[in-house]
Amino acid sequence: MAQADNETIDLEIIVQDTQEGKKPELRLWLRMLSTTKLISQEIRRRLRTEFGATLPQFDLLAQLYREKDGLRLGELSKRTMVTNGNVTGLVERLEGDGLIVRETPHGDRRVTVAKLTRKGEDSFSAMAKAHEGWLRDMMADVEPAAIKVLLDDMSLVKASVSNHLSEGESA
Amino acid sequence: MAQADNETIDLEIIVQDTQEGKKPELRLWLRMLSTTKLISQEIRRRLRTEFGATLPQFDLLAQLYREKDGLRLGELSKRTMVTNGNVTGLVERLEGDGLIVRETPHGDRRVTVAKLTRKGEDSFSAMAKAHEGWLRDMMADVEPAAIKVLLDDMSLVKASVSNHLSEGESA
DNA sequence: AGCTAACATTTGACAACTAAACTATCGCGG
DNA sequence: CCGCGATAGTTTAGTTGTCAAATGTTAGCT
Repeated sequence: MAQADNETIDLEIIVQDTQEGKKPELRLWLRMLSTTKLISQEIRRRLRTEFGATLPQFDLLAQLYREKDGLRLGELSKRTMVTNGNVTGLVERLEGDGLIVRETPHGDRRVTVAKLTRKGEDSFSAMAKAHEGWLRDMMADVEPAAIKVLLDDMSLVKASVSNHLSEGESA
Repeated sequence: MAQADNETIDLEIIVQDTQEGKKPELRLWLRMLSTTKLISQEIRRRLRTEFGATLPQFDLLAQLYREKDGLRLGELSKRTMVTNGNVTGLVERLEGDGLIVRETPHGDRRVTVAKLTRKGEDSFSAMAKAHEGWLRDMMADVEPAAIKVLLDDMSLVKASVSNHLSEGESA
């Protein structure tokens, strides 16, 4: 089939990853990136069509779901790895949808705490259940042993990267 | 001084990944996602401060660098996993910066081919060199053996995901 | 030729995202 | 108390990203 299809991103080659003589670190990065993009796009598409939600919204809700007392926006920013400014907009939209509420504690008027509403909890738990299933399906062909290895090795990568971020970090 | 800058994303906990009783597939996904975000942010920051470029621009240039004859926008879209509409804007900006040029072949006026300019080649090769070094640095603590394993297992994941995308895929 | 289906890219409306500037508070030392 | 420097969030400007619909173009059919 010489189909040119469009959508559906052709599975064959998708994205570079040109083996060539590149350094292993670079190849690993390209592979991680394309794999992650592929999964993200699929999850995004399903969240959108099945729940009318976006991935970052889902991520944010997930954090609040586990902290029934709510979280300050700064904390949400760190946990979701999203910048402060972005959290503001994200929270605004979710509040508009009635999934969360914002409130300022009495002690310190600088802070804003976001917390799930009843509706938010219900919505999220439905999404979470589906989400977990999608992941299992997508990784169905990967053996449990390989997943375990990946889990550990990925931690090594994350730790190494964390230790070599540009200046600053602090000690 | 006063840095604070940014902070730096605290290395300790960074992002969820709450081990808890979650399914391995889900944990792996969360870990891949946070690790990828971490690396992307670092590369983005460096590309910006050292070269005034963005990551998607770098990706796009990388594709053109290997195809001296240029690529059609649709092909670029597939390879970079970026939507068509987005490629249009990306190409416009890069053309504005003088790194690439757009031209329409005589045979078929529906298509637009983007190709690197001399300046684009020079810029990209400098960035690519630095980029490779950043990756090596970031992954410095990961043993070559682990990288090799990751490379292979990641392929398995990618293949599995590709085979289980929602409807449609080909046949 | 005239029609229509398939293609390639652009446009438009939004959400997400970053970095940097700005606003409002809090808290501590003088 | 007052002021000054941290903190917490919001705003602003601009890029990236998605999808869906619109524009042009080409090619096949009759």
